[in-house]
Amino acid sequence: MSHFEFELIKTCKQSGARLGVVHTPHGDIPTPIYMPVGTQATVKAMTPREMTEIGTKIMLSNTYHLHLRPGEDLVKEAGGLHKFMAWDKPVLTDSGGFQVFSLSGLRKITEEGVAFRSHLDGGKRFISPEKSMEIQEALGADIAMAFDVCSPYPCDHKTAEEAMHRTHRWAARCKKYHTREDQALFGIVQGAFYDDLRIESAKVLADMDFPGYGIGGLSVGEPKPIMYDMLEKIEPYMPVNKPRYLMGVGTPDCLIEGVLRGVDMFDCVLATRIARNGTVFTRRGRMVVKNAEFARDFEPMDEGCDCYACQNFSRAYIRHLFKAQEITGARLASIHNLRFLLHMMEEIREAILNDRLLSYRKEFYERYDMTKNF
RNA sequence: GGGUAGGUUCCCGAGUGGCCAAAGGGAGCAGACUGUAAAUCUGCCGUCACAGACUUCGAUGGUUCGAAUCCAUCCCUGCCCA
Repeated sequence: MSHFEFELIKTCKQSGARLGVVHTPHGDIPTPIYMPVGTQATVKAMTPREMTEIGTKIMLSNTYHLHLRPGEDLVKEAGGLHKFMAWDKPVLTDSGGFQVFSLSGLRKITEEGVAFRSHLDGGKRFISPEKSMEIQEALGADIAMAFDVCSPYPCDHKTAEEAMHRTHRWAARCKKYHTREDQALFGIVQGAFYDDLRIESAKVLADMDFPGYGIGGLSVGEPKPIMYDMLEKIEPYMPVNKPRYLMGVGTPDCLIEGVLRGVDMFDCVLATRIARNGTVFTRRGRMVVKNAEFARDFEPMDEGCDCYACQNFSRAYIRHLFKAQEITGARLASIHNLRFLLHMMEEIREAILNDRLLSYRKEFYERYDMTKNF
């Protein structure tokens, strides 16, 4: 099994964006990349076969959720996460740090770790940096994430600073406790929306020499320009030879803007979530395909898309499936939305290779209706 | 033909004198969704010049300050008996 390694292949002469490859024990990942999210060891509504078919290179899963159910012991007994979910390509597990944020009503943070109430049965749980490492090593993903503290938006400077410092201390504990050689551990930059904190966080973590870095605490409700600004602020302090993973981002425009600001990896639940709720990405902007206006529209969802859904089915048909609550509607929309982002990243890599990412961005915005965005 | 139960806003279905434009559900329409407590959640859902007004609860007429609710007649359904 090959070791984890990031290889920077080139930077776009027009934009400075990075093109690279992440080598992992389960295969190579071209970057920039979009990673579909399979929180509970499955991308909702999708099979691994379909994931491969649409061009997925790496999938996410989640420490907190798999810890609660079915439990990392069971996954380990099954032969590890890859085998359990029948996905032999790379996997990244999030640490549970985001659940500390999103399940804020059910937990209490101390220096030692986070006391949770399980959202499933209300039972008491405790996850520390060490525990997160233990769980993630048992799950056996190719990339594990440090257990961090994600602060909300807005957030006062003092609170953000405390969360950041705790994230740093926890990152050190994660690194110290993490042993699995065939699993890369990424640190996570925090610092909310303060230049000084973000820069400090980037520096501190860079000094800790992780094999890769998450950029956390963004896209938590702040305006996009603020997020872009944070990315620009930290970019000079991020190690050049390490992959940078902007956590939780995923609208079409954010992917482009992120890549232009030096991001190599993205993940986002948006694609699959809105798909299940009847909305799809298109080159012209968001389309709520379940809406009445598409009842007699027999065109594919997105003209020019090469996905199975667009190649075979009309908007009218997919709308019908949604109205009839047929599960295939959610599946086809999921296939499309994931393929849309994966395809877009393929185009972005191609554009970088050809030193024309700025041109690509211009072309994107020319046909993309920003009033139909996210 | 006799008896009996009923006819409520798109559908089902509450409501039996004022707090009723009328519960609840469904359907319909729209919105939200960015490291997934989400096949979820929220809003609208008689009409309009809409903090108000107007028209509705099978039809018509009546009682009453006031009716979807009471009375009379008629029309129409379901069930039972002939």
